[in-house]
Amino acid sequence: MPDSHLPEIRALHLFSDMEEESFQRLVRASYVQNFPPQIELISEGDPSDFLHILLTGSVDLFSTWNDRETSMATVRPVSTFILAATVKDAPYLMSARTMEKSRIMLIPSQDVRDVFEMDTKFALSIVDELASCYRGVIKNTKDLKLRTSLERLANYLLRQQVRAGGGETFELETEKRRLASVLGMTSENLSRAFKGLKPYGVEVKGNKITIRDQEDLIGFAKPNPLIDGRTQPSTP
Amino acid sequence: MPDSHLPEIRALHLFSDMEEESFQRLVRASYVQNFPPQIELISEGDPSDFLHILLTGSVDLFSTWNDRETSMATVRPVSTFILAATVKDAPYLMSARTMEKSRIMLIPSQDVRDVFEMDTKFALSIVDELASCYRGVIKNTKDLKLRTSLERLANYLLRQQVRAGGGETFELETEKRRLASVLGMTSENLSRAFKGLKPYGVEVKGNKITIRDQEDLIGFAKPNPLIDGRTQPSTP
DNA sequence: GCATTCAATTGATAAATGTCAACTGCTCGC
DNA sequence: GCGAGCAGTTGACATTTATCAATTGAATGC
Repeated sequence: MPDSHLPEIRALHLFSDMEEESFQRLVRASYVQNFPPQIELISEGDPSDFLHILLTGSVDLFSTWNDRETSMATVRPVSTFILAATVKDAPYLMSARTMEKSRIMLIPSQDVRDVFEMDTKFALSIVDELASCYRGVIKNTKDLKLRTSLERLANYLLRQQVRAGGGETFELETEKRRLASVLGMTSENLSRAFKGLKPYGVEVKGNKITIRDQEDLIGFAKPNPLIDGRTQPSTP
Repeated sequence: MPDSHLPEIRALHLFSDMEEESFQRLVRASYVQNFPPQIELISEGDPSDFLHILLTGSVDLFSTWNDRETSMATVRPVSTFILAATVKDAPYLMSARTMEKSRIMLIPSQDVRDVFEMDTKFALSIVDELASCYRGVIKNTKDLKLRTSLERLANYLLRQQVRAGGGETFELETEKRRLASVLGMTSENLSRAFKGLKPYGVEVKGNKITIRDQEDLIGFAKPNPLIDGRTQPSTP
């Protein structure tokens, strides 16, 4: 199923090195679909039938237990998600829902597994991708276990500032309640945490954040490349 | 460097499928070393020069930030650790120290990377291993974000019971303060958490645990295969 | 056997975080 | 323009967790 996003997909580092023939096989087997907002694409526990590639829109990966829910990550275009479940042929550990209208490419997991057994370069890309993802989750665990929620927020803001170009003022690209969940706290606590960062020069107006004194905030947040370092790969 | 542990290493699923020639190359390049207890083998941030394989003893993987420290995992024989850093040729995200006298095999990371580019079966095993590890960390994140410390302890005990053979009484194979750190809490809190599980039939005597009424504890802990499911691979 | 040492426990207290309810303020549709 | 709906905020309070200090208890060395 051809799609105008093909060059972009081919450029993902997961696919950029593979043989053209293998890539074509994946593309032929796949299909592309549009989803409305708030659709649950995947439920944890389901068999992993497809590797998903988000072409446009955004997707929330979340997990539930005992009537509680937590947001694990946000997927943004163009990137793949649930790669690990696909290669293991194991049930999804996370659920996924569209946050907005989204266009998604679905590649049958069996084809992915078949191809990576034949195409060494593809296998190597998968190794690289999985290793990146693993390291990303380890960093997240360190963030959760070693920092208070105030510290997590401070470091999040500094990372976000960089991603947004480094200007004094930038936008959160996430709803605050989702951000709270990602950071492992409640909305109420996040709201108070923003207040708690005011002494360090953080000003909040809607989803616009201004960091008046970056040095000061860094002094509090103590960012560390082994936790906050940029390794934002596509999420498997 | 030949070693009596070679058959065991060969049997690790990371190495079991690879070509004999590739395996021999790794073995020739590697060396085996004994370490006393409490030796820091690896410091986070260091370049990842070697893939480590724990032959005997035990190793604690931990991380630090801002004078705080947390235990991320315990490695037990025979298994590899810090595979992800090795394949990415990136700095270690965790430190490692021996908990007791340990025998460790070290394979130069460069050789691992060279071999996995040539030996497809080895590459596929690495994919499998990394995917397992990734899923393991995701489960851990869900445990941390969705459960209170009392719930984490309850589920830990149930998992441990299974690993120990399923009997009513079994032993913790971890020092309590390390267990506390692994579960993301303080020693004091762990001590009180054990008390908090008494109403559910948990009895503690030193490092011997007895679960009088498993049904009752399960009712409280609500274990879930997507969090507690057995996927204990060697830790990369 | 006894003193030393250190993990583990306990109590008292403080800090962090969650819960519940009420309220604010904005957006969106009519 | 107005009101419904909803994310976000605030306050009061409860719960969870950490901290600090003191004590217990078990293992170890001499």
